[in-house]
Amino acid sequence: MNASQTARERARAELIREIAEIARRQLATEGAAGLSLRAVAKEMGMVSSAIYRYYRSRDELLTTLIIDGYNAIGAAVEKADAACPPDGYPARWLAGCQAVRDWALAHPHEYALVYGSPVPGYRAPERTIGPAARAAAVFGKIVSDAHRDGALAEPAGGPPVPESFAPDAERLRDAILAGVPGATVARTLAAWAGLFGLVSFELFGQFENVVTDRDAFFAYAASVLGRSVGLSA
Amino acid sequence: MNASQTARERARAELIREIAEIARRQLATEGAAGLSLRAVAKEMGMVSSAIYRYYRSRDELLTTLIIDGYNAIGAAVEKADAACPPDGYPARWLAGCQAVRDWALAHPHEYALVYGSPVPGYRAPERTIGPAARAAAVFGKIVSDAHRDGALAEPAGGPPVPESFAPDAERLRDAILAGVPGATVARTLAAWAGLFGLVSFELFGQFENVVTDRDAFFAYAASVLGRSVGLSA
DNA sequence: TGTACATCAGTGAACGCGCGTTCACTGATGTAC
DNA sequence: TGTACATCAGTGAACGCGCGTTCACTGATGTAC
Repeated sequence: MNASQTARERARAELIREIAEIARRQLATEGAAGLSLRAVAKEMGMVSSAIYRYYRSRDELLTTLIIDGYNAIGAAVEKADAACPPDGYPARWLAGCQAVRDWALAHPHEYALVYGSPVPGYRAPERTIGPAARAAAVFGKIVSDAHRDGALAEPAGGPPVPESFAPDAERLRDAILAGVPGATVARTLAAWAGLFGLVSFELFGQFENVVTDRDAFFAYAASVLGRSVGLSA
Repeated sequence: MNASQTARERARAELIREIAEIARRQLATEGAAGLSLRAVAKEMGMVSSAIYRYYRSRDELLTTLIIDGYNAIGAAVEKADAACPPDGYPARWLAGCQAVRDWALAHPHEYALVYGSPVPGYRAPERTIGPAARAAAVFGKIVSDAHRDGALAEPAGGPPVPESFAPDAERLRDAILAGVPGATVARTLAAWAGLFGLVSFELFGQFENVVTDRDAFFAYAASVLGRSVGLSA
């Protein structure tokens, strides 16, 4: 029967989901290195070998978590952006940055898994690339929207963009930064990296005894990043 | 005898150093999570329990490595800065940034240990704070030197520095940014975090399939950071 | 509708591994008189 | 200078733990005729 076949398949899909969810919860408390198939199995009420019906290996489970992490950040940024008036570009930029930070603070270990030091012995497969770009795409859209509407200050007086960056800029324009000039592409990319520097520093303890009011400082620094791209309030 | 006593003590100090060195080499190939006392002992030609004559625990060894890492980065940045003409502030800034990146590319796992995701189960003790500031102090000196000589453009038109940052700015001024105005302190700190965002992104694979000529892009981005602080060539 | 067969989920034992840390011990090196 | 004693370095065995993965297996669920 088709109906019962899908019943089994649905149960299967549900278990695959549930395993990932438990793994994610375990990741949240133990960190990536402490994630073990055996512990997940125990919490599922299964014997450890049963997990292999659903994931080929520990690495495959990790890959799932990484992809989910990218998607969760991407969704958070999309949502924050969508909640802004579409022509408030600096506000959209700031909201996007804050969404990244809020998500990171709420899910520190997932953030570390995705943007922190690579997990030893794990090599990310190709299929993590797409989801990785999801959050970036939102920032790209904000910048290119601003540019389209003439709301973007062209970077003037800065250092010259290296010629070797031209093909990269072209690729980024095609993907997420439609129509944006090369210097702005380069600055957006640098700001994008800078954003994660801020978040990582805060999360990984480098602001300990340095920055007290981190909400306020982050908002300031994120605005500075927006300005460096050409978005000024 | 005093001479023979110091002989033993010197042998001891030497072994403490040698253990740390082997551990560092192991860290370099395996990563922090793969660092094990047993493996270090084996490479030392000792039995695993003998390590405990020299380090109270694995965590203490880790702490040593972290402190050494901070000091190594600090020394690299100091050296790069010292090699520049003292009044070439943007060049000094760029050289400092490049020293951080070069060191990180040469010692990726040590960099990850120090600036990456925290090692699970490890809590950094207070005595890592001093060495952590060493590299930062160089950048602080570059900025405050430039300010003293009137070579620093005051940030104008950016977002207002949050009031809550004032005490932090005061503390940073006292420590490493003598005389520098609040907005510049805030921007220096943000640029400092941004620098590590760039390096981490490159090292942790986020620039894969995005940036091709990473040397050139980094130099560009580091200059942009310098400009954001007020250093323009 | 009923039966023979195939597919699948989950079990339980095992393999082989490595880990940090403790502890009682043996020798060697240094110290005090 | 010689001897009794204390300190220290390093050993070897053990504790108790957890890990990923394989494999032959038992039942249950679905499928084909």
